[in-house]
Amino acid sequence: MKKENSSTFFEDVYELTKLIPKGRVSSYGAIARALGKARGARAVGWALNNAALVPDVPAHRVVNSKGILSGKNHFGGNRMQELLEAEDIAVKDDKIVDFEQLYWDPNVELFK
DNA sequence: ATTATGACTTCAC
DNA sequence: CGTGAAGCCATAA
Repeated sequence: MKKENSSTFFEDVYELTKLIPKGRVSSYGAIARALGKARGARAVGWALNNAALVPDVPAHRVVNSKGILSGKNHFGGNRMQELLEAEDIAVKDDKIVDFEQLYWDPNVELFK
């Protein structure tokens, strides 16, 4: 009935990524942890790889633990940076400025 | 079922 | 603090 794709994992990642407020960013590990796969940061990146094909998923708000636009290359050049700057997010040297300040932890915000 | 790859994370030196 | 290596999850071949 609701299998849609073969994995709900992608849906979970989509939902969580969509929940990221504008002007905020998150990390793969945080999302993976929120999904119960604390060590599935790579799996999240894989899911976001599909998410990149979905306009409803702001994957540009998701970066690695260092706040670096790891997937910038997958966005097609500086597209990811432009999207972040469009959200009032400062990007310098392919990494988020004040990442700690803009960091949005789903586990904290959703579990608080 | 096994091997290889990938938008990662963490530990060790 | 910087670099290197290992680990873990999911997908594709």
